[in-house]
Amino acid sequence: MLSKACTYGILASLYIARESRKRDNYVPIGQMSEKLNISFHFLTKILQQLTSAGLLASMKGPKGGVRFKKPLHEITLLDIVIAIDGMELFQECLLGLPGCGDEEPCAVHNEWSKLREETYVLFKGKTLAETSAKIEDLNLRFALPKIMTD
Amino acid sequence: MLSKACTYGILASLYIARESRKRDNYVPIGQMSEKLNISFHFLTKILQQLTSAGLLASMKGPKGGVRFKKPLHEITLLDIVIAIDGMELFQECLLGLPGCGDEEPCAVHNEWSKLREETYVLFKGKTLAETSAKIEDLNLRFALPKIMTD
DNA sequence: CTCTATACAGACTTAATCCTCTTAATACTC
DNA sequence: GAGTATTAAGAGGATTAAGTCTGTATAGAG
Ligand code: FES
Ligand code: FES
Repeated sequence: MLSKACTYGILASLYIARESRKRDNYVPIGQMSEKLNISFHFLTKILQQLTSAGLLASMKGPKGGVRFKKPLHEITLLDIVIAIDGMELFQECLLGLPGCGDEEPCAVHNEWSKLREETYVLFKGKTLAETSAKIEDLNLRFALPKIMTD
Repeated sequence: MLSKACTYGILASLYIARESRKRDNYVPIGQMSEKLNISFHFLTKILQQLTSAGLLASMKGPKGGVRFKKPLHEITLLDIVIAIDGMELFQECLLGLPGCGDEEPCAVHNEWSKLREETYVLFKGKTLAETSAKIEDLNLRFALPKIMTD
């Protein structure tokens, strides 16, 4: 469904959102990668995608890190998904046939395009502000488990 | 969403279904791979999965090939998907967190588990008999385009 | 019995994704 | 200005998915 990079990007975004709601600082990637148990270098690359997509602002040096450029209620999970995985997910034929569309549908096009659209709406409806607040209120998890290497 | 092997498996199943409705022969994989423009060897491997899953019966030698063991209205696209890609698709957390379930939900679990279930129902509701008939009636496409190598 | 058409099995290659490492560049602190 | 904490950039390794090839087994046809 989503690439690993994309799920990591979403988890990181939720983390950044949570930190931003506490204090308006740049969030360092090193700290984030420890809390989320995501490889630092990999996470860095993913967040660079969000930066070059214009979603994040980054700052080097001490007290540096990343933060969102727009207010959290104006950014949705869809923005993150599109920045990392692109729009293909919401356009592709379930059976892998080229040129998915109503003109030349496949056997499952009607049903699939509907579900696909609902997935789109699901992501679009999740702002970072709301989602982050919901996580805090209900104490939901959003970090990967620590991997024990013994 | 689905692996390539899985989409090929579905397309091949629809082809076998169509041929079976015409005459009750074994369908040779070579012919199938030409019509669908899928690599013969790759398709062979995929169909072997369906055979060892008990969905297909195969016959070697001239006039050999594969055919479905059960009547077409008793086989659904879900059977194909599960035989090739397994159940993971219908069980995994959208954000990649382990142990998706109502007990320890993530921020999108409610919505996603619903959509996921609908996808399951979509596949489950598509029998080969119906789907194949629909393709014939509406003249829907179900083969990959021929790749020109010039 | 021999020949041919087919599925079966498994090794191998290629390509994509996932992840790591090294070397910059930059901004703050003293 | 020197030192340090951070991101940026890109090379490269590891793992998995996708696809190819070669050979073997088996069933039917003559
Ligand atoms: S053509 Fe297959 S889902 Fe649209
Ligand atoms: S826990 Fe994330 S979708 Fe179920």
